[in-house]
Parts: sequence; C-alpha cells; structure tokens
Amino acid sequence: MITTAKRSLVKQQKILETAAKLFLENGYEGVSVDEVTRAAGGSKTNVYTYFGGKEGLFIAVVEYLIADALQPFKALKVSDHPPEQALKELGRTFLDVILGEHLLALHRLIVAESARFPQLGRAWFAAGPEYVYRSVEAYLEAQQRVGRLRPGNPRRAAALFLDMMTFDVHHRTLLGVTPRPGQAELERLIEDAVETFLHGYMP
Amino acid sequence: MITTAKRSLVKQQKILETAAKLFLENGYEGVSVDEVTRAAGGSKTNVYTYFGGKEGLFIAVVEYLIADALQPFKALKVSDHPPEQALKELGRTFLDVILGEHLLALHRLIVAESARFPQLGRAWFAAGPEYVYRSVEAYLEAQQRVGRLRPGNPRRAAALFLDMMTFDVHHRTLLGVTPRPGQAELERLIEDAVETFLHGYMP
DNA sequence: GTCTATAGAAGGATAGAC
DNA sequence: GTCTATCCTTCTATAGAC
Repeated sequence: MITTAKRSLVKQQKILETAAKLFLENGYEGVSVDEVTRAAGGSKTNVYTYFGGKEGLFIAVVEYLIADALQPFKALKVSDHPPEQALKELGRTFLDVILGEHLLALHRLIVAESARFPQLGRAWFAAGPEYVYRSVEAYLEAQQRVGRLRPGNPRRAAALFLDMMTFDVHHRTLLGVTPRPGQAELERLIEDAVETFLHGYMP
Repeated sequence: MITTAKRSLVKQQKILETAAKLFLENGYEGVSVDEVTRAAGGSKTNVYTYFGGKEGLFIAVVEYLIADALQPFKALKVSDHPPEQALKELGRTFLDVILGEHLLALHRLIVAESARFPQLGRAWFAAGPEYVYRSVEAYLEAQQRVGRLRPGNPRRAAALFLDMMTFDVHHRTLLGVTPRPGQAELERLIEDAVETFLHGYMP
C-alpha cells in the first residue's frame, strides 16, 4: 500500500530532479513551471504547495544540486604522503571533479543567479571551494609542523596552490573557449603547479 | 544640419548604452525590449531595424562592453623593472581592474550566457585573460633571456602567477561571498603571490 | 468525513515580433 | 501601437487515502 506521505515525498523528489535537469540546461528564466510539471507528471499545484512557487523551487533545486555535486569533495582525502605525491593526487581528483560537465553547468547557473539569490552564492562557496581550501590547509599545516614545508599562512598557501592549478583551465572550459583538456595536458599542468608551489614552500 | 544617417547613428548608440546598463543589472532574460526603448526613447521598431531583434541587440551590447571594459588592460604596461617590483605593480593594477563592479557584472553576464551565445565567451577570453596572459608572458620571457628568471614555459608561468593571485578573491567577490577586500588585504595577497612565484622561478 | 493529490482552466500581466 | 504567445499564480472540481 502506498501512503499519502510516501507518495508526497516521492513526488517532491521527482519534481526536484526534473527541475534540476531543466534549470541546468536552460537557466532560471528559461524554464517554466508548466514545463516542470509536464515533465515530472502531476499538477502545478504540487510546485506551489511543496515549494511555495518558482523561486522556492529554484532555491531548493540548487541547494539539492550543491549538496549532491560536492560529494566527491567530501570523499576527497588528502593522503599522508609527502607533499609532491599528495599534491599531485589531490590535483588529479580535484580537476577531474570541477571540469565535469555537470559541475560546470551548476557553476554557470550559480554565477548567473548569484545577484538575484545571494544565498546560493554563499552556500556554494562554503560547500565547495571553502571546503576544499580547508582540507588542503589542514594537510599543509601538518606538513609544516613536521618540517617538510616552510612555515607560513597555510590557508593562503592552500588557496595559491589550488588557484594556480585551476583558474585558467576552469575558466576556458566554463566559457567554452577550448574543449576540456585530455589527461596528458592536465598532468603537465598539475606537475607545473606542484613544482612551482613546492619551490616556494620547501624549507 | 542633422542628417538622417547621423541621427540614426546617435540613436543606435543611445540604445546600445541604455541596453548595456539594463543587461548588466538584470541579465539577458531580465530585460525586455519595451524597457530598453522606454529608457532610450524612440520606438521598439528601432531595435529590430538596427539590431535584428533582442538577441542581436544583446550580442552587440556585450561586444561593445568587452571592447570598452578592457581598455585598462591595453593600457597596462609591464615595466622593465626587476621581477619583484614589476610583478607587484602589475598585480595592483590587475586586481584593481578585475574587482571593479562594472567588470564583475560583465563577467557574470558572460558566464551566464556563454552557453546560449558561445561567441561571447570566446570574444571575452581573447580580449581579456588571453591578452593579459600574453603581456605577462612577454615580460617573463625577456627576464628569462637576461637570466633573471630560470628558463621554462613562460606562458604557463604567467598563467600560474596571475591565477594564484586572482582566483580566490575574484570568485568570492563575484558571488558576493565577501565584500571586495581593502587595499591592505590586497597588498598582502599580492606579496604572497609574488613571493611564492619568485621562489619557484628565480634562477 | 476530512485531508491531500491531480488535472486543468482562468486570471492578470508582460513578453517579443512586426 | 497591435498582436499573439506565454508566464506565474490561483482556483475549481474530482478521486483517492486516512
């Protein structure tokens, strides 16, 4: 037997996932509530009772996408290996995640709507970049304590390292200037970043 | 005497500037042709005869904004000073430009619409980041030739330097996560980036 | 009998195109 | 300035679960 409560939850989830796909493809203004209900089944009334309207639906969708899309970061463990190896491992995982089509589309959506919905920009930053910065910071600090890296502000060092590895390639791919680079090119980029960083931070 | 051709040019310019302001504030879908003509004066027909429609107007507006907004970069001369001084000077100018409210809004607009209008992403990248990378690359290469920096791919080095100085603060400010940092904080950031970079690239 | 989901139409406003 | 299309939202009415 299917209870009402259960059906309602399933329906909410269905709406959320359908709307997510549409918003990622067409942006906030590019999607109508009619489209969402047509694709998800059910009635428009659902959107209004569950989410309060289109804006509420959009916020729920993006928060859901953020939580979901950033799972790989949470799973990302910076190993105890020595700096060169650990940073390269980290670089591979990190670039692979943020250059994924799904995350690029989400990033585009959030940047586009961050003026209209400031809370989304903050939620994204806290769950994504900030979280990763902190993981790397913790690793660098530990390495500093053991004397394998020279002392200095570890938060800043983490940001410098990740940023120099990331910005150019992310920016290009996000804007469709060049296609996503192959593994070989990414590897060269990672090596250059690690080398430059370690030259600056070795004791 | 005011010729017809002249009046038409003036009107086109007026529409362009009015639409620019509105698009920057509200995004592509957030602006109606009615609004533009109401603010610019004249009739909606102008938009269709001069620009072919809303999409044509938008493309013309963004291309105009790109050409205009990037004047500071063209004027940006990397001096012949030794690396530490030259890079710091460059850092100050560069951060000051890209953290300006006008450029942040343009960047938001382009990222938002780069999926719908791919040519805008490419035009922006070529006129902006690519141009700056190349200026810094030329400077670094010259310094390498004189032996003040160690040899290596100067394009990659330029990107690493600019990116590590830029990404975090630009990202935060773009999304409204934190307000634009004051001069003192920027100065610390620049110093850290220059120091880290030079540790890696000094001979 | 009461509550909730569904289906779809109606209202009121605004869009882009010509 | 007109025209047609579409948008978000609300409302009515029916069916099913508790």
